[in-house]
Amino acid sequence: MSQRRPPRVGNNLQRLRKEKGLTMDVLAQLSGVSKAMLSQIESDKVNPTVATVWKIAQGLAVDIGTLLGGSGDHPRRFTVTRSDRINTLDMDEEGVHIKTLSPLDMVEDLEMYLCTFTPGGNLNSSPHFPKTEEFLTVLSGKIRVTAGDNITECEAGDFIAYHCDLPHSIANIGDSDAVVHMVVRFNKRNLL
Amino acid sequence: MSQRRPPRVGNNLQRLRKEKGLTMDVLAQLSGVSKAMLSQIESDKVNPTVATVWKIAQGLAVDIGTLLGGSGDHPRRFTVTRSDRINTLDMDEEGVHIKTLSPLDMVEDLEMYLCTFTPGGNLNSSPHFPKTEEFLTVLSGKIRVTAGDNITECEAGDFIAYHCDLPHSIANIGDSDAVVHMVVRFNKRNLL
DNA sequence: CATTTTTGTTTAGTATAATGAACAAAGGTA
DNA sequence: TACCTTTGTTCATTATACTAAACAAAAATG
Repeated sequence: MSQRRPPRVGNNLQRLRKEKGLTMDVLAQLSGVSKAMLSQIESDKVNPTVATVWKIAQGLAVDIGTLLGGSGDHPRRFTVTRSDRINTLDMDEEGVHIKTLSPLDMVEDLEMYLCTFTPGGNLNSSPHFPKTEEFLTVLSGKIRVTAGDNITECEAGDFIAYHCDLPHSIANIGDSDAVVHMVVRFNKRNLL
Repeated sequence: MSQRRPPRVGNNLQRLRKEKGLTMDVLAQLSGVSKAMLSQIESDKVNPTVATVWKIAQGLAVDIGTLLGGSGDHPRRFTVTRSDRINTLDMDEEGVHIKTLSPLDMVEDLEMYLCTFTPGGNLNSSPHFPKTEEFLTVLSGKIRVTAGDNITECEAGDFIAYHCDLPHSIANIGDSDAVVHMVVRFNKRNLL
């Protein structure tokens, strides 16, 4: 999501530059940005252009978001969600039980589920936002995964990864319960 | 990782603005950037300042990286890794078997493992890079998770999330095998 | 110590980002 | 048609990002 205050490139730049043991002079050569500019940016005396920041990022061999977004310090998390406190969504008609492992507010672009399919159970999903990916680990049973034109049948221990901005579905094609661990990774850009 | 060419903000801006059904005038009010500037940026006639781009991102209620990085189209993936092709790492002395579900080159900042702990098995990890997080789903058995000062004991069905830029460990404290699904989410900034 | 080298800051000049206002072009309504 | 409204572009001016060169302050070398 979008940050609260305008990015302070200065601190990030200095940190990254020091981390890589670069002097302003060599970074100036590497990036094509004048040493003077680097100095002024690090001391937040100017309001650099995106082109300039991009060139610096190239010189540092980092993503441009690293220079802009990185806040330096961050809070640390340690949360436990007990089995009996985990939200369960029962879709009896489809023969699917979904446990939402990760609270929605936990990570902005990651969600995790534990899905149990009764024999014949089927989970159909509409297309998600562009670039969204799903990662499945089959824990038990036998399933068929469909995503767009692709289709595959998998058993316990198999791992499937696919982009899911097309209609996709998971079906239990065995004669016992199938359990699947599912990770959905959204693209931040599309969360509003 | 870092892009090849300097960001063309123009296309992204126009796309996002149209998507939200905004006119240049109202976006100018929302963002505090003049309508004229918006026009010039959209037609790539200028080289905007990060402060300006940030204000526009605020007005659009999107992340600044969305305006800069977004490439629009993307390739779609559908890969299956069969159980017998999955790499297994045996650490017999610690009593841990790790199956690397996600090939390393698959997602730049996500890794997934299936870990089996024999009774007494223990997995100690050095601190990862800042902001790295781990998400555990206990599939069977009873484990103790330690991260920095935090410690907890969990059983099948529980879910644990924690930042792991401090030393951390997972130990099987039950008398049967424990199986844990682990998701590690790195921070792009630190991948080089 | 004096002297050179290395690293970062400040200054002066130029290129250009950003603005408000005027302008143009396309609908909408009578 | 004429007339207004809405949306985007162009113009003239101001503010400032960016550069090269001069400067300062250490650190290294003799």
